[in-house]
Amino acid sequence: MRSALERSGGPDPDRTARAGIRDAALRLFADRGPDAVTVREIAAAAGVSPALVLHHYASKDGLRAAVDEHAAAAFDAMLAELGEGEVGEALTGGSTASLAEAFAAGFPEDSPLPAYLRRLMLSGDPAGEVLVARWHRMTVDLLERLEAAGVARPSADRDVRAAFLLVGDLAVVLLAPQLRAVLGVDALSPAGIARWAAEAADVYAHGAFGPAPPRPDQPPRGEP
Amino acid sequence: MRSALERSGGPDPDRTARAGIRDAALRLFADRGPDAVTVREIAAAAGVSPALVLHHYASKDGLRAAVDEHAAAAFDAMLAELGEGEVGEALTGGSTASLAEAFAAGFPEDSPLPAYLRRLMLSGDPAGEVLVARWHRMTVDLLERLEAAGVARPSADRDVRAAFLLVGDLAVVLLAPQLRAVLGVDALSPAGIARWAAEAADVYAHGAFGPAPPRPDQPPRGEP
DNA sequence: ACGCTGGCTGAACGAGCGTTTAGAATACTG
DNA sequence: CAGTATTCTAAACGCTCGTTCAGCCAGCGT
Repeated sequence: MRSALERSGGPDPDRTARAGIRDAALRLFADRGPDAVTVREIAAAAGVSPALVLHHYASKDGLRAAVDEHAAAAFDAMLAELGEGEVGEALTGGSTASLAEAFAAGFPEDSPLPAYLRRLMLSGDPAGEVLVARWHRMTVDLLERLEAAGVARPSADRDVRAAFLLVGDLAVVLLAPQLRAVLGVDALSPAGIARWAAEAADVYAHGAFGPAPPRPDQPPRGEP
Repeated sequence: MRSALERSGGPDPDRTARAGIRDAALRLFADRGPDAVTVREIAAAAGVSPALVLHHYASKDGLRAAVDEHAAAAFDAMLAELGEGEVGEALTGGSTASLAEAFAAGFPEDSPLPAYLRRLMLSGDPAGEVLVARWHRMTVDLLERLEAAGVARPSADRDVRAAFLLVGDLAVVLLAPQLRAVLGVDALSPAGIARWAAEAADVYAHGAFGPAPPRPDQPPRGEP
C-alpha cells in the first residue's frame, strides 16, 4: 500500500535514485545509442547497483521507454512554447528559420536532449516517427496560415513544401554532427544557428538561383 | 604463394564466396545496422559457415571496413558520373534538385546501397564523414561555377549556403524513412523524387516567402 | 523494542556473442 | 598421380550481456 501523500503524486517523484538512473541513461543513450550502452554502465554513472536499475524499470527496454517518454514530453513542451511564439513572429516578418533557432535556445548548452531526440527521430523507432510527424504537422499548419496571410507564396504541394521547409530546420538538429564536421562550427551553437538562419532566410526570401528576380510568367528556360 | 593469374588482379575476384559474404553483410547492415547483425546471421544469409566469414575478413570489424570501402567506391563512382552530367545541365537551366534525383536513379530499385550509405553518413563514423565532406565540396564547387555563370545568386557565406542546398538533396537519402512515414510515398521512388524536386526547384527559383517577387533594393521588412 | 515494508545490493545464471582451433574437403601444381 | 596450398566446416572457448534471486539495512508505525 502507498501512503496518501505518495498516492496523490508525491511531493517530488523525480529527486530520487529512480530519476538519477533515468538521467544517466538519457545522457549515455544520447552519446552512444541505447544498444551500445550496458545496464552496468548506466548503474555506474548513476552511482547505484545494476540490479536497482531493473528493480525500478523492470527491464532495459522499460528504461528505454521511460527515457523516450521523458524526452518526448520535453520535445512537446518545447514545440508548443515555440509554436505560439513563432507564428506571431513569422506573421510580422520575423526570421523564418527561427524554428531551429528556438529549438537550440530551448535547451541548456550541455543538455543531452537534442542529441537524444536526434537519435530518436533517426532510429526509425515509432516513438521518433511520432515526433517528426508532429513537427511536420505543425509546419503544415504554420504554412497554411502564412499562405492565407499572404506572407508565404502558395505552393502546389503543401505537404511536400512543408516537408522541404521542415528539413531545413531539422537538418540543424538531425545532421548537427555532420554539419559540424563539414563547416567547422557547431550548428546548434548561437553562431552556427545565426549563419544557417541567414542563408535560409535569404534563400526563402529571394531564391537561390536566377541572377535577378524573374518575372512569374517566364518559364525557367529550356535548351539554349 | 599465389598464381600469376591471381596476382595480376584475377579474372573476377568478386564472383567468389568472399564476395557473397560481403554482399550479404551489406544487405543486412543496411537493414538493421552493423551492431545489430551477428556474424552467424551473415554466414547463414551467404550460405556459408560463420568461421569462413572470419577466415576471409579476419574479424567482424574487418568485414565492416570492407563493406564500407565497397559502398564508398560505389558512392564515388555515382558522384563522379553524376557530377559531370549535372554541371552541364545546371548551367543550361536544368532542374537544380537532380543531384538527389540522379542519386536515386543511380542505383537499382532494390539496391541496399542507399540505405547503407544513409547509415554510414549518419553513424558519425569517419568513413561516413568523408562522404558527406566530399558531397559538400562538390556542392561548393558547383555553386561557385553557377555563381560565376550568373545562374546562382551570389551568397555571403558560400560554405553554409552550399550546406543548406546540400541538405535539401541529402534529406531525400538520409531522411528517406522519415519522409516516407510523413508523406506516404517513398522519397527515393521516381514519384517521390519528382514531387520533392518540383518543390525544391520552385523555392530555389522564386523563394518561399513574400507573395510577389520582391525588388532587390527593397529590404525584407522590419516592424510593421 | 519489535516487526515489517521497501529501497537496495552482491553474486550468480543462462544465453548469445566474436573468435579460435583442428581438421576435412577441394582445387591446383609439378 | 602425388604433394601441397587453399577453401571451408564443426565444435568449442572465453567473455559480456540482460536478468534473477536471496538477503541486507534504514525508516517507521505500533
